[in-house]
Amino acid sequence: MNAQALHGHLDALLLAVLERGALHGYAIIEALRVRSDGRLDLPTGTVYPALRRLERAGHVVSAWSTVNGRERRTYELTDAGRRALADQRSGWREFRSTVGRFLDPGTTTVTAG
Amino acid sequence: MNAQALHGHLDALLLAVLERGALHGYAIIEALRVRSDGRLDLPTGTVYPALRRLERAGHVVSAWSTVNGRERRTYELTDAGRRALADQRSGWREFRSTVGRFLDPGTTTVTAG
DNA sequence: GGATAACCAGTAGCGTGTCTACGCATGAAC
DNA sequence: GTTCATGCGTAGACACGCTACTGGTTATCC
Repeated sequence: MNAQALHGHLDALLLAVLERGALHGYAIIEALRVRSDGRLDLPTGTVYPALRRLERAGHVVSAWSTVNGRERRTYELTDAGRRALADQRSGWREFRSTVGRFLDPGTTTVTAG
Repeated sequence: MNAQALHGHLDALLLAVLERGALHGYAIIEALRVRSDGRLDLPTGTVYPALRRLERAGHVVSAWSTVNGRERRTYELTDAGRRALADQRSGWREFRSTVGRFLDPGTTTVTAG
């Protein structure tokens, strides 16, 4: 599965990963891959711009740190980011149930009337 | 909720609506609105091009019919469309469970390690 | 020493898909 | 004759993720 399908849910995923603690971009990509059992393997060209977007929106803040002479930009959730994540979660639930009505069989109606 | 969030799932929704029987474009929009309790109210500029796409892909076929001097283009699922819908359904399930790992609380891990 | 891989950040340009905003037509209601 | 619901359709804008690239450090293998 690629992030194309995610479209509009990527930000929520990023926020959710950062909910457990601050991470740098590369580690975020790793976390998404590991926690999804390899299903989400997002290219840097997808994640880095998305993180910049989130920072512009005030949902995360970033700070540079140098580890073994390597520059790493670590991202952390803001309070606004936490609120945004909560919103995204309820949005996701609504989305999931709405689409599910049509794509998940035997949930509400169906039964071939 | 708008179709922006659907991005990539709209085709599946259209196919799912047509699964119950042939409909014309306007009626498809209605069906989506009714069956989603008003949550999906898609503009014609979204649906008509999507139907054309589906027809180009061979997932639906269309036929003109005249009702009360009004031209209506009725869409119907093809066999390939049914197979595509089945694929979309399993894709949706995978998508749903993958994203759910991050956005649905208490599903797999969590428990604040 | 040189090649290759894993680590780490970032941008430019493209493609896809949905949205906004139109145009055009019929029939019914007022 | 104006307005509304029905019905089809397109053009252009826009957002977002993808591909492909640049650039740098540390470690490993030959």
